[in-house]
Amino acid sequence: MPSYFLMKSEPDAFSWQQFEKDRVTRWDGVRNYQARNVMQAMRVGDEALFYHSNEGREIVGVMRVVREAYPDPTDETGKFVCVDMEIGKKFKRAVTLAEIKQHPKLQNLSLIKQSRLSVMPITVDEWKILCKLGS
DNA sequence: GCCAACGTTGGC
DNA sequence: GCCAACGTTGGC
Repeated sequence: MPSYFLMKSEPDAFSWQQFEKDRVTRWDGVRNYQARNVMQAMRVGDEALFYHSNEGREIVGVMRVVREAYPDPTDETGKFVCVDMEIGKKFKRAVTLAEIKQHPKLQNLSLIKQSRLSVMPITVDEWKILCKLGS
């Protein structure tokens, strides 16, 4: 049984469009301990939703862990880690933050409760609901 | 170890 | 562009 996650990226820094060209990306630059701990729990084959923060504010597709946590080469302090993600299916329609906020079963998402957290676990139920909304 | 100052994220 | 929330830093 894979675990499920949600990861944010500002489209200005790294967008789904860019991801479609790269196919696999190093998810680096995370500088938050809580997010780091979440990334360290990720296993190859786990799945994650790709969320566009700031511009868009919507979930645009899914992706999969292809390399587990290793030291982030962009972090000179050596404290933080990154993972490698491979692009998966694009949502047929993006699921907006506004819509998530209105959904009664999605009120416990860290996306809402902890708006600054950029990498978070989600439950299998939340995963299913979000994927359905995106189909 | 406390806490004020400061920096960052991200929604609006 | 503003600002609330929250994480980090550094003086004491």
